[in-house]
Amino acid sequence: MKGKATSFDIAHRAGVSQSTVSRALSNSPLVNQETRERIKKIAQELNYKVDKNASNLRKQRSNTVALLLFEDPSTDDSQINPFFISMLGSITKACSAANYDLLVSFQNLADDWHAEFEDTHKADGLILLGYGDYLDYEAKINQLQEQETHFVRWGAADPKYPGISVGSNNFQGGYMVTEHLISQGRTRFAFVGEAGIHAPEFLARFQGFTHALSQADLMDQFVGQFDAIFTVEAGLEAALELFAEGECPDAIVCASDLIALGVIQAMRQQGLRCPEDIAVTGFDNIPIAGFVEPALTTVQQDTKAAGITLVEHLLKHINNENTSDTLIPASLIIRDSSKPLTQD
Amino acid sequence: MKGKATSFDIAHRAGVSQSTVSRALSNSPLVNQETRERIKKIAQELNYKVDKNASNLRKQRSNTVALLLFEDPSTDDSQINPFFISMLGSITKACSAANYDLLVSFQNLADDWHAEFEDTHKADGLILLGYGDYLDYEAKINQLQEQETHFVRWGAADPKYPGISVGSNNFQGGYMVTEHLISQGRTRFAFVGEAGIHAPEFLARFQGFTHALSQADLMDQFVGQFDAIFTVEAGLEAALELFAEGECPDAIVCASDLIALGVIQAMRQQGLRCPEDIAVTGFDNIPIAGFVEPALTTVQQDTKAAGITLVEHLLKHINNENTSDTLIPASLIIRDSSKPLTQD
DNA sequence: ATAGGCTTTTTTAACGTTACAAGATTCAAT
DNA sequence: ATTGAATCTTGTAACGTTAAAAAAGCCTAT
Repeated sequence: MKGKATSFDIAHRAGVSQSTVSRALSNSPLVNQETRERIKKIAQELNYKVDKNASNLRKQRSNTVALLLFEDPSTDDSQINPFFISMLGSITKACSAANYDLLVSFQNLADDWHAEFEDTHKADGLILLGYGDYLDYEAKINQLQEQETHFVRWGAADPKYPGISVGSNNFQGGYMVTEHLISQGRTRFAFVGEAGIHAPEFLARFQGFTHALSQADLMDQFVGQFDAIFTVEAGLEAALELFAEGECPDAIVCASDLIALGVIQAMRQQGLRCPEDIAVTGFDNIPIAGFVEPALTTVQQDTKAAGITLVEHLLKHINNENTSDTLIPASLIIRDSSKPLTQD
Repeated sequence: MKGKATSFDIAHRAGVSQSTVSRALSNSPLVNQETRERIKKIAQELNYKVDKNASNLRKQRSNTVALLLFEDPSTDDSQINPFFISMLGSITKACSAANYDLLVSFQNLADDWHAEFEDTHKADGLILLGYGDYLDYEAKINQLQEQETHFVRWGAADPKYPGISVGSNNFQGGYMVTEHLISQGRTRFAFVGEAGIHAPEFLARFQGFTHALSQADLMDQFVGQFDAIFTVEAGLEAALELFAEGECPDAIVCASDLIALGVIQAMRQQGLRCPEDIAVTGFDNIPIAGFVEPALTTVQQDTKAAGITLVEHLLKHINNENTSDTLIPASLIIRDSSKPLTQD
């Protein structure tokens, strides 16, 4: 047997027509049980596999989903946001559970990804996974919608963008961790993390934070919000700035774990202890969070549910079923960095 | 215009045959410059994209590479080895630079991945990216080879497995970091990390380590090698075991950064300072390595070169050009955890 | 026996491309 | 004018599958 076996080869050996083979292998009820088994046996012997290109071409379906990762262009390969990775893992698994293949592509602004995948029939739909805002991509997202491309977007629902979105409930996460700190006796809060239009996730966390503060009547002791993007360096610098301003909080809520690590680093430089002097919390529960000193209290996004939901919604969309925007609840991981305030 | 435009639609509008359209768009020299331009213009107007399924079927080429990630089944999504992520990023980029798409799949033993991709013509070749040994997959790798599937394997060359391999020079990395510690005045070494058949990368690092020690005539002061898989917990436990044995080293070379973080954690529990009492080094340069206390001296694998090389070799293999196994040099990142021994 | 209704199979026609052989056209050289 | 080459274009045949229509068997009820 040279080359790969085709359905004709099987048909020939089984003494039936090629289309019977096709139907037998796709478990159509229109084929006799006995012949189906005979055909399947021969198919296995010949190590036959359906040619996806031919099949997809005929069916006009690829059973493939394309995952488009929008990364911050400034970061290098080793700096990919750990949260993305986790999402990548769960999306992969959700796809394979649904019997879909996954095409992965890191995108940047320049590419014409908005057409590349579904238009060429390489994929039946797209998952857009980006961090921060999608402002730069607004035009292209609109174009996707116009072209009737099937896609879901990771992030909070936003009237600015068309299409379905799935995201973590960052507001609730921010609220929850702040409430926890309040219950531990903290009263003078600061927030570190950019909280503007370019970082909608961080903004929602910040809004949850302030909501908890005002509910507890602690807004008058609010020290302030300090910008920081999602890196350790940024957290460190923002914290130094905070300390330079003089007014010292007893709790710092950070918009991400990496920022929190930077803040703790800065505290160490200033001779401040965590959690004795200042409690610090993160967001994301990155792998390292439990092993730093002190172990970091943080908010965990449910990436497993997120991946499953993204895929589920996309497939529904592909099949023209109705779906709606979804927010996935986050959960609190309590560790040492938020220990109760000691009395001195 | 309903549905997607086909090359026939363009041919019709341009008043030429469909095959001329195909050739015009693929920049064949057999088509007149003026008609080519006319055709291209119409194609753009109609937002035409070549149907990949039809194209691939005809060409018997998919211009797609499948990346198979073999993960440790015990780890959950958020625990994916950071090194893999980095590789994933660089492989994605290398693929897109070569104009190939990338299918990603997390595999485990049960799946019949060995046939799924190339046999179905979804991909032209496979990249096998696993950690540790491939023992469990030996039968399937052999089958790949028999089926004449195109693949490259990440890892050290190993006569046990057929096919091309690309890997980091772990021996050189282990040697280099140990030599550095020796030059800093350290003499009593320990190694933490499993160094057996199931962890060939770690084993090579360990062999580089012992090579450096014996070259410097320090083997008689070698404290010992302590098993640990690639997690923080494992590092912590191994270090506690080490300290329990009594004989205290002044330098601990770890097989990975996560292990090193565990070791430092254990030292802290024992009241030992790093680097004052014991220098500690890692391996991988994970994102956090520069920001822990103390900043970790480590060995960086060149993931960018690795991704490019993997893809390059695979594509050569696909095109029946010759390639050979390749080892990629690693580089030393010197930080605080390996500071010179202070005299007290 | 035979028409009608099952079940099963075959025939035929796409799906949208690319490759190859063959047919036009042009244009310079005889 | 006619040939020959060079340039450009077209028609046709795959690639391997699935889906629908058509046909063939076979059984049962008249």
